[in-house]
Amino acid sequence: MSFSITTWNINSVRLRLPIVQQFIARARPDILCLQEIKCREPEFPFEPLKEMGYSHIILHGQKGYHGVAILSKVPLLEDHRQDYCGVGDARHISAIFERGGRRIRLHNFYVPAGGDEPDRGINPKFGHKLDFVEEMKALRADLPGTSSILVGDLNIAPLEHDVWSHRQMLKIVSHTPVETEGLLEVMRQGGWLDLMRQHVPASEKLYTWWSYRAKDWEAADRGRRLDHVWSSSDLGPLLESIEVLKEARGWERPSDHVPVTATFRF
DNA sequence: ATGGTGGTGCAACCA
Repeated sequence: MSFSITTWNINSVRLRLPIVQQFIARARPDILCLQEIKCREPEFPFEPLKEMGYSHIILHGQKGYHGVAILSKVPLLEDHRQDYCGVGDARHISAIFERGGRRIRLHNFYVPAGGDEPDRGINPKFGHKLDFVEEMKALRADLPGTSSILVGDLNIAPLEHDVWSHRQMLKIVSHTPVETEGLLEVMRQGGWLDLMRQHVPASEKLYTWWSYRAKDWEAADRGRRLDHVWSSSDLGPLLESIEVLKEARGWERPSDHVPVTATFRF
């Protein structure tokens, strides 16, 4: 049996409900994790998504900004919303699902983008991002009796070929050394596997986001890998495939991020 | 070096 989990920064779930439905009709993931839903719980379009088979929906919403949701075909247990940095932002939600005799905690993150200036002395948003990443270092992938999967828009492209030009991006927020080293340290300390890079070698370019500001995003192809799928070490051998649906960037009224789907053998 | 586009929700902020 296969089991698939998609992560997608949707940049307003209400505005983009039609392409969420288009994606679901095509990919039919067992679990869909969304970021930047940009609404509170009362405004979330529960009914049309439940009708597509996602009877279990949990979310951490916020008016106008941020917001994360997990839509699932299987029950979600022991849900939790962590307030990173204690600022009241809706940037994390997690829950446990059970599959093939395993208990798996699924974390869905929306890490702060961090503003334009990569200097916490003059840009508090960059400081907030670094503090957020620091706090993520406490996350352990391997817990007694529970496996883990972490997905989301982490707003950092950690490896050289996660950006179109490593050299030209070194002072650009999302690829500065303090961020990329911080994120790699979150992975190392927590015992997390980078499943996208388990599937696609680190020597190949791999992007999940293309700016809205490019004249022709596809021709320029100046992408970044900002969206990630991580797991505890026990799930690594069970990964069947990773699909980055690049064509979704060209859909009607697209998000600037595309869906990333991990399929497991369990 | 600069400005480019798109979201929320009606001005300014965020990405």
